[in-house]
Amino acid sequence: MKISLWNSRTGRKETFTPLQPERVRMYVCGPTVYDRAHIGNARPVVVFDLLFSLLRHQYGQQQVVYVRNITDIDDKINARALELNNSLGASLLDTIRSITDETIDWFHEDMAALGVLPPTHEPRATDYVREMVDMIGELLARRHAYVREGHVLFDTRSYPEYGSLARRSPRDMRAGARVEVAPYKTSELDFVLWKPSDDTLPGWESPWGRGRPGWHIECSAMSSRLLGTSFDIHGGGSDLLFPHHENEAAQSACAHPEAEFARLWMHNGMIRVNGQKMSKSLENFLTVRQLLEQGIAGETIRLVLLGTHYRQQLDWTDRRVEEARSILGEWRHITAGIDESDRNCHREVLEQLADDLNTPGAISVLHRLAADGSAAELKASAVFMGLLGDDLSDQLRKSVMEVMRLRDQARNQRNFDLSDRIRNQLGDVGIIVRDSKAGSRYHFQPVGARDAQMIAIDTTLGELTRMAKVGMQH
RNA sequence: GGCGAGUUGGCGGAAUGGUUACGCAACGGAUUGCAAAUCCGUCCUACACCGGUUCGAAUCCGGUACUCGCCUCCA
Repeated sequence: MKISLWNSRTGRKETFTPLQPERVRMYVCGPTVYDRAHIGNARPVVVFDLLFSLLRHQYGQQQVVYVRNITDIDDKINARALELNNSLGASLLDTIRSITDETIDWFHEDMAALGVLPPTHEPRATDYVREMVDMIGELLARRHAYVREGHVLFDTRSYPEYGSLARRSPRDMRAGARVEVAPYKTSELDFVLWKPSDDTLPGWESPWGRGRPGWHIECSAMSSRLLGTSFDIHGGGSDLLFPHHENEAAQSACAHPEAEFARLWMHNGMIRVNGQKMSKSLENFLTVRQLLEQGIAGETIRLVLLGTHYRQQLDWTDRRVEEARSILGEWRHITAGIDESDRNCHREVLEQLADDLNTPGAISVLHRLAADGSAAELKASAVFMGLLGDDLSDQLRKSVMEVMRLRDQARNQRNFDLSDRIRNQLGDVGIIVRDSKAGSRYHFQPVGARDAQMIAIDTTLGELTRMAKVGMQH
């Protein structure tokens, strides 16, 4: 199967061919860990998770190396640590470590709820400072960087290709720049590779004094260490194209002139909320955790994210969430009790995904499988896309069957008051019961965070069993 | 100001020259202990606007309007 992907560097859809036939290498910019992940952070994670699955399907489970970094050196993290430290009195680095450790745990929890698989490597910037220092040294030696007032800056004028990734010329960019230019920069486009840290900030020793790396060098150092100086795909949000990715590409090209760095660049579109840009001031910043706590299932969030092509801007609305929930409910109903383990993802679904990750197209194939009653194929394909994965444990399933049996008795006795209460309460915790002449059936539908739902189901089943037994005696 | 993306039925959203995609919602009817589902029907021949190419255009070309993103260490 041919895989085509849109390359933002060339502005064209290209047939994907890995540099090494048996080893596909992908790097995606991961989160800066200072707060809960919002749906904008989640989008690239979900999109490239799906691409990861597709590539592994095509090239082999062990043949794809996927690196998604964690930025744990950042001034926002420092600011939060300083704030906390004033009340705790702990050492700054310890505080930073505990903040970032906790935030990383949150991130993993939230992404797992969205059905995201772990990447092959998840490097933390703090573990690669040595590599960054080496790379900065290399750039200085090759005269692509200069030292000024304790800072090391990349000299954009030393690299004529600067701007080629984002396809814009340095001259045009100056016209409307809103940036206040630091006085030590030779050119306003130059950017920091290393900056000095005072005693209130985390720092590492370097030939240029105690300091910390700039953001862009983090990704360059981690990717070249884990993937090599040339690799296949580099992904991230479209807002990173300039300056972050442009700078990464420039640094890497100048430090390793023999290599080509990333061959294919992919950028996902931004998320808006009810037609507005997400921002703290508008109070429309939606975190994955908030949505889960509102009872929106992870797979519902995932389906909303995949319902729009990844390059397109996506407007997050309650209506779309409701639509996704409704679709998943139907698919859950169709696939209840179906064992799909001997099936693979449907060929046409794969073909849609292979066409620059056409997820809306793939979803429409899923709809057709649902309409045709191909339950096992629907489930296998949905699972491939990270949907319909979670199910009840065998133990809970048994308890549900017992309650369903008691409810049948109640219905046979025309005790509709009792049977309706059971149906409603089960429905509240995500066990959806439908009655027909052929008998009653149920299906499981995830609601919010899985752990909380499982506890709620367990409790409700216990209550209903007691209630049914008592109710039946009268 | 520069660069880029986009504008498809009530909503979401595919489809790069030639069959009413598809989904969700809403409304009416059938069915049902009730709910949901199901079935039939309706909104539904939709593609921002103007012009061109073509036997034929949502799709190609030219222009216009509008929306959005980036040019700030934002996913």
